[in-house]
Amino acid sequence: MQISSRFTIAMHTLMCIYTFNKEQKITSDFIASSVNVNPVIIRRILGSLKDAGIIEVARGSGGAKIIKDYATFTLLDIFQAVDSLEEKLFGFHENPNPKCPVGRNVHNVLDGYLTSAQAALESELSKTTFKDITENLGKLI
Amino acid sequence: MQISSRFTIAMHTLMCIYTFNKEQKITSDFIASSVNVNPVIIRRILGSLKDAGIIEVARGSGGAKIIKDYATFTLLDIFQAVDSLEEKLFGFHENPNPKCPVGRNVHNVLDGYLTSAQAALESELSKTTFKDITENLGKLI
DNA sequence: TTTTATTGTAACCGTTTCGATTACAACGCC
DNA sequence: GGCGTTGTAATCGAAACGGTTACAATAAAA
Repeated sequence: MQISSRFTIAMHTLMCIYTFNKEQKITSDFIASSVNVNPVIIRRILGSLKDAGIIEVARGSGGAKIIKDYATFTLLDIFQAVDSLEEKLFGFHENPNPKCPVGRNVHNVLDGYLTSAQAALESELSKTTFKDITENLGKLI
Repeated sequence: MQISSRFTIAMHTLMCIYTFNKEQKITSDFIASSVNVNPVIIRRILGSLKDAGIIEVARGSGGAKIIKDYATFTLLDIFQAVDSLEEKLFGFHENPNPKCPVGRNVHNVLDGYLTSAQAALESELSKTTFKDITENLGKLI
């Protein structure tokens, strides 16, 4: 199964805040029109990014700002902020038969490999800071 | 979102075939009782592994066998056999606004990083052959 | 103070995916 | 022919997602 689009929407959201924050107030409606999804989806993601300490959102008056230094947070931080993958990446069948030698040991055999695979993914995501993203974006617009 | 348990069930299935194939005929019912899921789930996974050329399944008489050399297929092969992740790992919002400079470039900016992250995951999975798994399992049972 | 714009959140919907389950035709062996 | 097994269709309930409506809470402007 695919990882939900919340991650790429969050990236798009942060790129919008970065790009337009000097020109205008960045509301959920504004971001929603760039991402092309419902504003409530954006508000939920803004909430997650806020909880992660990456942005702050002005209630009432409106507008979102990035409060973390661009070089100090990575794609992994953003991913973990919006995707409740605190658990494991790989789902596991719940009740292998303990009376079977294989069922009894399937976790012992596999867990290490699954953990390593997830770590490889996360490590790669953590190599890219949001500053890298802004520089990349700057070349294009 | 989590990757479905099909992958770990497929691993468990192959470990069962490897462990018990000299003692008995390995039917979907037998595997199902070790994994503790419905036999139809196992048959569907056996079908995927068969399509991938990893096993063969005897229709009628019953029984599954591994036909690929243990050292020549990896966790990645098994993963790709059962998880229809031929597409991309990361879902993407479908219609970013082309009139917005960010919406117009979000794919250009992100695709490379997402591809690299997925490649890191797949590369790690491809480092472990099924032979490694059998050796690991052999130490435990 | 009233109005206006915005956020935060609850509630509900339709779609999709997953594993569970039933059912049964196709198949191969005894 | 009888039996056990596979392959597969069909259906189900649960869970996750994005979409959407609605509205109280909030802050600033009028």
